Amino acid sequence: MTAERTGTSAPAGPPSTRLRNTRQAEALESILREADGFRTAQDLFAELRRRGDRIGLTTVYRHLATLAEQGSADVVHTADGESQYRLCGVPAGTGKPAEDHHHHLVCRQCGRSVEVSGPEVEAWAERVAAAAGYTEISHTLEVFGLCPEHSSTAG
Amino acid sequence: MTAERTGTSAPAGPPSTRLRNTRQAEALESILREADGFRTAQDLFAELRRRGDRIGLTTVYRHLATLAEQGSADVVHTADGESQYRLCGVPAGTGKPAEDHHHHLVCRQCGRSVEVSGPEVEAWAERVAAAAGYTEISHTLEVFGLCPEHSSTAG
DNA sequence: GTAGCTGCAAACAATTTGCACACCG
DNA sequence: CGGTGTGCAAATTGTTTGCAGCTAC
Repeated sequence: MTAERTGTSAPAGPPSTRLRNTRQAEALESILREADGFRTAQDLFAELRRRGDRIGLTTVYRHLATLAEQGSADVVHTADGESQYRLCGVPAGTGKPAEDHHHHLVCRQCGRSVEVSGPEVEAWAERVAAAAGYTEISHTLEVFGLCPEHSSTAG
Repeated sequence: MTAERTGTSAPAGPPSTRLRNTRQAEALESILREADGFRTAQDLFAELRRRGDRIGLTTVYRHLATLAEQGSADVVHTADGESQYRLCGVPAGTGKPAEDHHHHLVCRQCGRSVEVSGPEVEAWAERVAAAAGYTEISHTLEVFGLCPEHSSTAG
């Protein structure tokens, strides 16, 4: 599974995403923090370049993959098949990062997202799976909608 | 670059799978019926060819898109980003196709799937969305696991 | 000084599209 | 005979990989 917890007590240090602390890696994490919601790798890359950061698309993809692999970032796939990333763990690391399985409510317009946890959904998935005799259940749930600011209240 | 969608002139016709009854269309539907679970377009295409049917990849994609568009087929996206298709509605069309929103429990091994409906999940999605002030909610839920035949009960 | 990090460009795979022709009706 | 479904191959697009140089440590 993905519940890898090596450190007992999280030090107040920076996230060891990679062995070396490079400017590119920091720039990427920085922009990921600024982003309110999910962004595509291409989008992140473009914005990084716009900010004047010298970084390559390859590096963006590589860091994104690393972040996702270690659970520091969430990945959702749009209907287009594009991968959208977003920092997931708690940056300040005061307590515990998102160790729990949760999902996201993503705005179709701005990509702004809200983390939501649905224990009942998990339970439901387990139940229907068990009813069908399926084991080793995993699920992907993505909720899309329009955030308050982009909701067209006036018809 | 940007996703420019120019094809907006879609003739609003009746829910016909295809205008003409061609051998290729029948072959595709036939193999879709045989398939117990979700299959990728490439896979479907390969099997069609294996059976001796003369059909092009393009045609497979086109029919799959049509079927999905009219709701006769379901589409799920694997983590790889590949699109998997499966006949969803009632083939003979005697009653009514799956007009209701439902999800699938797909086997990781054989792709065999079971249709499941989770009214509570729908309700949950609506609720958390409303709580966050989101509107026009839509969601994608895919449950993966191992079917009874592929479950490794004996460790 | 080394080794991991970076980045350009080519490789890659899935999917779409243009265009000419065959086939359905 | 007409229109459109078909199919090949090229174009597109998002992502990965090879390799040579740079940089952090």
